[in-house]
Amino acid sequence: MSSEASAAESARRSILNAIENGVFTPGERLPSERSLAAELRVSRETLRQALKELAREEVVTSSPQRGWFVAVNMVSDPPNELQSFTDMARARGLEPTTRILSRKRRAAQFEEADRLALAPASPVLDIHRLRSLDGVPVSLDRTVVALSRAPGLADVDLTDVSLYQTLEDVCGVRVARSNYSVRADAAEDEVAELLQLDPGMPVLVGEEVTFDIGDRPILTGQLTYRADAYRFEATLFRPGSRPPRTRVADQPRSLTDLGTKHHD
Amino acid sequence: MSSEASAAESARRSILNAIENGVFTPGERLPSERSLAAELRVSRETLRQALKELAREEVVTSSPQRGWFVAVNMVSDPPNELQSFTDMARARGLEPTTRILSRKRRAAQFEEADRLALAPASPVLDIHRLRSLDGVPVSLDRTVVALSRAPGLADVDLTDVSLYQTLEDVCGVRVARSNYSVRADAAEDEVAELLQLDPGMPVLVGEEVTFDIGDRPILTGQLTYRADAYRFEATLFRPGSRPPRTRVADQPRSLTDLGTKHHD
DNA sequence: CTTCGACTGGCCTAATTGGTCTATGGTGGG
DNA sequence: CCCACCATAGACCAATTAGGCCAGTCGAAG
Repeated sequence: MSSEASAAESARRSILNAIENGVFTPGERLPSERSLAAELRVSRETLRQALKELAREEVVTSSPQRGWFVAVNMVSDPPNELQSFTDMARARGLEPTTRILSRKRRAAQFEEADRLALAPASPVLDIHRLRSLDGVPVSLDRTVVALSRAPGLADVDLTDVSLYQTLEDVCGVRVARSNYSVRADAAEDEVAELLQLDPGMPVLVGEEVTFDIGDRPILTGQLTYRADAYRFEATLFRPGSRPPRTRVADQPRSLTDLGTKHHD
Repeated sequence: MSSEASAAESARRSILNAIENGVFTPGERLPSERSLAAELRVSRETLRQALKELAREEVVTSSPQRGWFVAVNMVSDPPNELQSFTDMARARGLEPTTRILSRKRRAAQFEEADRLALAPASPVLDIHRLRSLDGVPVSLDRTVVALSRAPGLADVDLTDVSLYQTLEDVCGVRVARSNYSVRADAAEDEVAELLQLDPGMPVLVGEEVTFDIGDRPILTGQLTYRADAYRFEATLFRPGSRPPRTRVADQPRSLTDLGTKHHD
């Protein structure tokens, strides 16, 4: 018995987490109660209870027949932002293009099923993509999506669209966070050719497992970048010194609160 | 018939068997206690004992009023924790050793002073270290510490000790966070020799700027890892990627505002 | 402008669930 | 014989679920 928390409480935590991590931004309307309940795998009444509690905490407000809204006085400033390739490219003024090298539906391999917490041999969608910026090949992506958690994805054309956006719009799955691990490697022959490198040249290999707001793993991927085209950035925290991410109202409001400072 | 085993124990075995044979898949909800008890021909209380035991073994978890679920064995460990080389090595049961290649006090170069928010030519401590695990060279560290913010550091022997720990114990500086950027590169001749690699082989290069709890930059460093000896891990969060159509104006109006909605 | 239909939150009920407790009975060892 | 131990059967509770119905909102079609 590891849960130890009521369904309503854990739903509340999930929503709060999503807000604090920027999945839902201040002022934004939340998904409808019915779809949110489905995403969090909780009944609608329980979800409403969580929302009512969050409303009492002034984290969200409800507008009858319109929806639930994230309060404007929430600050969401995630330390490490997860940005899709498409978004990243556009933000830099570059034109992202994607060539789909292969795309097939198959059974999950053991390790994939393990990482995605799936039953062995569950159906997954295996996508190979070559991504370019302004026509220059930059990264080779291999993505494995759990089809049981992304219904309808198998029927969508994924050329030049954001996978995250598609997951949200088509499958009703909201990406919340991603566990990333990065290492250096030497380019294999096949990879080198696709990235227009000489074999043996260094590449940056990222491996990810991506979770939805209910903390279910949705996809796992392996991204191979040209070393000269990508850097990975993150902020690490010393245990116990994480910055608080809370409401504006919780920040010091009086000057006397700020008075304790050590100068040197 | 029931040979040697208590009712609870045999019920436990039955359930465990079913899970291992894939009758119940990870994350799936088990049948209700009442129907499971009937199926296994034991009383509900006995069934609960079996389930509690399985919960203790983390095979199964309970969610009150919702059901029992097959545990999903996720290793969702790696948040963005800043761990020193020494700590990391010890946690893995490896013996960390450090060879100091050079260590000198000098004036900060322009770029270093910039990164550390120091006055130009402020005194810094420049340390080159070769770090090994169980005798195998793993990483080449070049660290530049602002001496004005780490008083007393110049007089300490840094062989085989944690720099972070020394900063705290000797200088009273508590490390809080670190901005990291990671890229792949090919090993230069000199680096390759120290890391016992062939020139041109891939290495992982990390660049950091580390801050104390007062958000003052303390040190900046460049860490060069053997590709096969190190992975970088982090958790990324998804920011809101909402199209601009939802904004503050779409928020629920206060009651006094409601009357004006048709007048614009 | 009106109409209409899809969708929303608000509210309600009935049924089911795990959590807890008590009474009962059988079994085997002093 | 009694007693300790175990399993059973049942009852009750609060949390949760699944479902339906309503009135209000919104946007597109007319």
